[in-house]
Amino acid sequence: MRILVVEDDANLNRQLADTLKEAGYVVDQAFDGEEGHYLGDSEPYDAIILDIGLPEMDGITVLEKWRADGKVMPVLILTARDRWSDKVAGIDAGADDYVTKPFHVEEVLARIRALIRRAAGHATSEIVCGPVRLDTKGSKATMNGVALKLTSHEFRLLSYLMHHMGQVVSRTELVEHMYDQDFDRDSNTIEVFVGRLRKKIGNDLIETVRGLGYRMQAPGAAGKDARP
Amino acid sequence: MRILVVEDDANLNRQLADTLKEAGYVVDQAFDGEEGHYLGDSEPYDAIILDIGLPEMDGITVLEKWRADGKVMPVLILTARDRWSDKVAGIDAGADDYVTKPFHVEEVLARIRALIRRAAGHATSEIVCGPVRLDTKGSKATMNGVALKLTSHEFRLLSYLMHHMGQVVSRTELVEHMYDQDFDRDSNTIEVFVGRLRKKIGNDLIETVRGLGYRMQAPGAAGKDARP
DNA sequence: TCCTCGACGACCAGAATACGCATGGCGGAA
DNA sequence: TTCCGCCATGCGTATTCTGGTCGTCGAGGA
Repeated sequence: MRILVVEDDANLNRQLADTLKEAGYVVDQAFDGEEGHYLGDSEPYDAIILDIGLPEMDGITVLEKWRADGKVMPVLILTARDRWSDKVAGIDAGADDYVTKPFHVEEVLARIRALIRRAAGHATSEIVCGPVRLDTKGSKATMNGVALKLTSHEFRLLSYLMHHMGQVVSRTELVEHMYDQDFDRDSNTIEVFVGRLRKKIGNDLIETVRGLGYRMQAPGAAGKDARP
Repeated sequence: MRILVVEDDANLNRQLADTLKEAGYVVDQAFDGEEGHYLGDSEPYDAIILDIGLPEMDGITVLEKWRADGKVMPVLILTARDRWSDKVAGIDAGADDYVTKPFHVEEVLARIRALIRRAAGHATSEIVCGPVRLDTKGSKATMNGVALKLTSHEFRLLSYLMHHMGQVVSRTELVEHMYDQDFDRDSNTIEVFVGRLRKKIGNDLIETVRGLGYRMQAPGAAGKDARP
């Protein structure tokens, strides 16, 4: 999961980025509206944290531009506590959520988790796929109740696949969400990680769709109709 | 749009309900956790406003029960400002949003609007043609409920045909959409793939219009000829 | 009305290719 | 040092393309 933090306060920005990285996210940072807008426009983020008061370009403007361009990624805005009109403006501009400053970092984390899982269509913080259970809250995964020992990349891969369960996820999509900018696309890293992950959770859960990518699904879930 | 308000403070409950009704929503009210849970479980609401501090059954518990039952409607929780841990717990329990008391009613309204609009975006993208069902998001196709095993070209072909259901699609059109650039037009690959696809989904669905191309249509929908 | 001819599409099967996977080695970070 | 992540290579196989042949449709003439 790849996240962009747009915040001009260098300290706060770093603090957020560190916390997010610690929680297993890939984080890009921007320190003014211009830069933030450019990055958000050109890179595929799973969520964006956006401060309202920014130099160069106001946060609301940045957000409006994204939405006008058809970008739909979840955006969490940061506002000052006493400016509740900002919140309404932000929400009407297309923000998915907000947090008022000063805030607890855990709260931002919880909201980011919620936004991401909501964007994927999941209601709760646990995603289950057959015997595998992903705890987005604790960044842990278990299989049949026992904890899986995964490296950070393996976990990111599993996490992205489970957040997009049932969908075919292309190799490039995976690369873009597991790494920050510029990564050599001409390598078979993803295949290697898929191989290792399969070795740990079994071959049945991750199906490879030749020419398209990978799809995660519970083995018995064939023919599951969207509307029973 | 139908909304449930679960709030034990009778005044606040009425105030919320009135505002919502004024905004054009249909509103049900509950005054304790038990009642709220029952209503939310049995009636199809488009959104729910849920207080955390409730008699009979705690708001978090109510929410967890709904989510455990597979209910996915958007839920907005109300928390006291100083109980930030409640927010985190609520979000992780599956809340889609929260508002801290005391709040401005406009804000609640804006958030409800946002939740409903967001929930509407989760509609599954499915195209149905007779017994065949195409899940564009999951790159999957089923026939009478069982998954079709298609190669990527076959899937692309089926996808294009189903996206233009009822229309005659020319061979060149198909070539242009299934391949990147300059492809040798003097080959019969399309016919081969149509043949293969027919072998998998039956001959009735893809009709060949001699000299023009192919048309996909549900078998029962006959008689709708473009050319008498 | 029926027959014949030309054109178009369906089908088949072998060949070439692209694709995905496993393995082992290397360098860097913990 | 040990683990982790990255890269290069080679292999096996599914998938796709090619070329050919056969069947079918439609139109025009007898």
